[in-house]
Amino acid sequence: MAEDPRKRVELLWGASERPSRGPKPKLTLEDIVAAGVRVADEEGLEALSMQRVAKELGFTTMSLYRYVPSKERLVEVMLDRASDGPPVFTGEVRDWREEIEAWVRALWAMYRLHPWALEAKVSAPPIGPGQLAWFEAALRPLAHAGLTDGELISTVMFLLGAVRELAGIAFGVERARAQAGISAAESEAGYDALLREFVDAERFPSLAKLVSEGAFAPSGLADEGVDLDLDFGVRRVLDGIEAYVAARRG
Amino acid sequence: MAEDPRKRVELLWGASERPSRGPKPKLTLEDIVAAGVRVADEEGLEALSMQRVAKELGFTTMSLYRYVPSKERLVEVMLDRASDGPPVFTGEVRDWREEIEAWVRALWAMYRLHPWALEAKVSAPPIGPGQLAWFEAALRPLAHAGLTDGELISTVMFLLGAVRELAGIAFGVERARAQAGISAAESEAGYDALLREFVDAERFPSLAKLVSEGAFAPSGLADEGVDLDLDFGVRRVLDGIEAYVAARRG
DNA sequence: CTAAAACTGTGTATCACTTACACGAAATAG
DNA sequence: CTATTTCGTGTAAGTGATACACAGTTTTAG
Repeated sequence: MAEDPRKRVELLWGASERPSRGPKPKLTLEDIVAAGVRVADEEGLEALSMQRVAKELGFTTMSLYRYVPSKERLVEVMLDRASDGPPVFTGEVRDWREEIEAWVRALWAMYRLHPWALEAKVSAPPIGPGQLAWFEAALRPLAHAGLTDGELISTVMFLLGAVRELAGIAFGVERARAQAGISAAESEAGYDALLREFVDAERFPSLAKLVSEGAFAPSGLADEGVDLDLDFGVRRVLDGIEAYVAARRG
Repeated sequence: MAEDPRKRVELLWGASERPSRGPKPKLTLEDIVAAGVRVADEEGLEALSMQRVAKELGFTTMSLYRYVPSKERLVEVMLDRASDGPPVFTGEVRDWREEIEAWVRALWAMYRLHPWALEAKVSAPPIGPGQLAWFEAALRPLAHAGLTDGELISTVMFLLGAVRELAGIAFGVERARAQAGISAAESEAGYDALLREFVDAERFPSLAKLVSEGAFAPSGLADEGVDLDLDFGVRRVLDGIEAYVAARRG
């Protein structure tokens, strides 16, 4: 029941010594993880089974368990590996706001590449190399904003969370409508219609006002709805940080 | 494959007419959902199976399928019902910032009550009555901030996302350490130690700086770590909105 | 050298779970 | 009344995770 956290970290960081005896392994953890990511990328997390991954590699299901203690653990490593490769900026930070916005866009793009990463639950702070790389990438520019250490950490966590959740909704909707074979505009219209049908002014007065004003009506920007939510939110966070730091200095 | 979105919404809103023929149903959708929520609250989402819910009610597994098309759908309704009951303020909005912060705390509390709600993936905008109630509750105070309709929606989505994700991490960590039987301080110390071991200054310079400065060292506030991240982030968003609105009016 | 020890990939089996299907009982329409 | 519809149930199929023991492989102690 109580999973050894050490083992977990070792798996994530590839820090296990090869035993000296016994036959040479024909697989590696990274082979398995890569195969898993491939399957998940192409067929979704639902299609990911130990048997599916094993077939992908041409081995038996049970062979995987020599490298990975459980499917859950495998997915954990997959998550870390998929999130590897944030944009690496070097040199001086010119415009920290600009770089943070670029970081957000890059994170968004990563989730677009690996949408299954949004289906797996996250229940731990970043501990693997891939996730810490994203942390680092945000920290670099943000360190120029004038925050304390604790505030820096809070901000990064907050941004990581917001991006992930909004990406989850955005790609979820996208997938649903792709499956249903309707356009983005039709999908938005459907949402608008749903709200118009069920949101009554007595129970949901503020919402009803928005609905009646057409705030949920399909815009020309159909495909970018949630994307825009994110941009707006991120900019407000950055504004807020500037105002906060200015006030403290003031 | 292509699930009928209408059926989905009907289930969520309880909008289906009772057929006139046949025996009277001995169960209701809400009975089943309530039993599901009970199980999930006490034993987690993992323990939630159709058989477990059926046993809870004293019926056979298959009887549930007369009321719910699939387990996935059941969880969807459970999610909506669990998130019912946001704080209802009436009368004038006195201090919109204060009310938003109270709303965030209430949302946090709801997730604490139903932590399994954080394990289920969310892949759609709010469509059920419970989730829309939360939307409404945020909208009411926020409408006094001076934002456009679109900006209002973006802000609420952004906040919903951030709270959810940070709650997911916070309660995930909490659960893990409860299982491992260690204190919050020990858990924080473990994280700090992990970072100290693996974060090298070459690969993660900014992070390494924070680590060496003790930014991840256990604080006296141990139990409130992520909670604090959220507070800070939310306040920055609100600051940012004020600054943004002021600048536009400016 | 050789035998024991450690480790590999495999085959088999178990257990838990979702869900399809058909049956007999119950309720209503006409 | 009787035909129809819907209810709860029993049975069974299909999928998936993973425990366990086995046979072959490699290393090392002596």
